[in-house]
Amino acid sequence: MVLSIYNTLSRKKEKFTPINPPHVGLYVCGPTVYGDPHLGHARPAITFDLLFRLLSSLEYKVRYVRNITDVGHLENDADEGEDKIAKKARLEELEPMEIVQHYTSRYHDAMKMLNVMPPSIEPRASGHIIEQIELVKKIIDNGYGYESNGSIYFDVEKYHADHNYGKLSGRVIDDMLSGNRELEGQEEKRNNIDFALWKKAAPEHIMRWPSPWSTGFPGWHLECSAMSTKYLGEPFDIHGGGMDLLFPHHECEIAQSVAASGKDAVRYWMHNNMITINGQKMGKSLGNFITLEELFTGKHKLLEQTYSPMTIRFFILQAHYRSTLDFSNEALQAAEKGLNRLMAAGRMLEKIKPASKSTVNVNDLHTKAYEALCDDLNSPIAIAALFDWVRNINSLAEGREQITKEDLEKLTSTYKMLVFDVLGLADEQTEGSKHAELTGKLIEMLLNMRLQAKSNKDFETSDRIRDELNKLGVTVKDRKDGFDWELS
RNA sequence: GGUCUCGUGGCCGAGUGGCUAGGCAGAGGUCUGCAAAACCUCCUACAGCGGUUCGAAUCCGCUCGAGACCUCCA
Repeated sequence: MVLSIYNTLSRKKEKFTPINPPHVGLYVCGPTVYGDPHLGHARPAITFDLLFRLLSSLEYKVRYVRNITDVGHLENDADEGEDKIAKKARLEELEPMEIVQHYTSRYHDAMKMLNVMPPSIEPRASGHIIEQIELVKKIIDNGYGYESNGSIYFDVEKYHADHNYGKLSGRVIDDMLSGNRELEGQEEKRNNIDFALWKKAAPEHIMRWPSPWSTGFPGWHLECSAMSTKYLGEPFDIHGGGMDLLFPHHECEIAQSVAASGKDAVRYWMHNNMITINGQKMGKSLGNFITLEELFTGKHKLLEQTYSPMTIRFFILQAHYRSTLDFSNEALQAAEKGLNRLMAAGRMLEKIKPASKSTVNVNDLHTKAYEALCDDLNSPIAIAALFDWVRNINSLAEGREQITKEDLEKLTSTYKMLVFDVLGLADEQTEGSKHAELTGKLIEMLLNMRLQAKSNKDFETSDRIRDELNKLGVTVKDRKDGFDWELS
C-alpha cells in the first residue's frame, strides 16, 4: 500500500518514500508548557498519533520525537520580550521549572486519556542548550548570524540572497521588508525581519545560561532545529505541527538548518489545521479556548454536558486534519452517538454465530479503510467505511447475512485493528478499572435474571429490572436471543 | 494593506468534471409482551452571477461572505 502525504513545501500530495526504509523519522512541535492543554492541543497530538500508528501498522519502524518547549519562547522578539515560562513563574511565584513540571505532567495526563501514544523521545529545550549554542556558532561561522549587544540575530536578508527565505510559507521577502510592522526595541537588529538566535538576559530574567556571547537564553526557533536533527539525523523524513507555526517558526527552522549545514533538514512538512469556535480559531491569544479537563468534566460555560476523551478523539478524527474543525455541542454530541454505535458493533462481533457460507465480502473493509488512510490520512473516509460495516455486523448478528468462521475471525481482527490500533479509539464501556469490570458483570447478572422472568411471562419483574437499570443510566436493549446494554 | 484558504442538505463533515460519502437529527415502516436497540425506506445539498464543456458542486472569471498568517499561539 502506497502512502501519500500532502507536503506543505510543494503544496501537493506526494508519495511518501522514507530515506532509510523501514525506518521513519518523525518530528512534531509539542506544547509550550505554561498553561493547561486545551482542545487545540489535541488536534496535532491526535493527527500525528494517527500518522505514527498508521506508519507502524504499515510496518515502518518509526522514531517519533515530540518536544516540550520549556524555555526560549518569547512574548515577542523585542528587547522587553519576556519568556512565557518565566512570566508565568513570576506571576505564580514559583521556580520556572516548577511551572514546567506541573504543566508537562498535565499535558501527559491529558494525552494519555486521549489515547495518544507517547513519542519515542520527548526532548526538552532546556536540556539542549549546548546543542543550540553549537548550532548558533555554525550559523555565525557561515556568515548568517551577527552579534548585537550580546544577542545573536539571524541575518534574513543575507540568507535570502543565497537561498530562499519564504519557500515554505510562500512569503515574499520584499513585502516583508517593507510591510512589516514597527515593534518597540528592535534597534539591535539590522532588519526587523531578522529573528533571535540567542538573547542576552536582562538582569531580572530568571532563566539564563552561559554562552560565548552573553549569559542568556536561546531563541524559540532554535530548539526544534537542534533537537530534531540531533535525534533523527539530517535530513530526516517528516516534520509536523500546527498550521499557525508555519510562519515564522517553521520558515525559520528551515533557514537555520540551511544556514548551518547548507541543506534542508526536512523532506516532508505536514501541517494540521485549527479547531475553531464560532468560526474563529481557538487559541491562547484570543482566550476562547476550552481546556481538555473542562471538556472531560463539563465545567465550562459553553458546555452543555461532559464529553469523554474518546468522544473528543473521535470528533477530531471525523474531520480531515487539513480542514478547520468547528467546535459545538451539537457536533460533539453527534460524535458521541456515532462513537457509541461503532463500539457497540465491536462488541456485537463476539456474539455473531458463524455459518457455512459468507454473504458478505470481508476484505472490503480493510481495502477501503487503508486506501483512505494512505491517501493523506483521510480518516473521515476510513470511518465511513467502518460505519458501512456497523450495518453489516448488525445484520450478521440478526441473521440476515451470513459469515463463515474464518471470515468472522478476519473481520473481527480487521475491525478491531482499525478501531483500536490505528484510529486509537478505546471502548470506554469495557476498558478500565476492575470496578468497571465488576459493574459490567453485575449488570449482566441482573439482565440474566430479567431474561428468566421474561420467559416466565413475569413482565412485572422484568420491567422493574429494566426500569431500575434505566434510572441508574443503563440502557437495556433486547435482542433475538439475549440482550445488550449500554451506559448512557 | 500583503499572502493564502474556505463557503456542501436542519447540524457536523468527506469528495472534487458524469457513478449523486458517512455521522447526528427528523419522517414512515419491520421486529418486539411493551420499551429501547437494530434493520429497511424517505429527506438528493454543494454562497450568488456569468463562462468553458455533450455534461460542473468539482475548471475559469467576477461578486458577496467567513477565516488563517503577516506578533505569541497547536
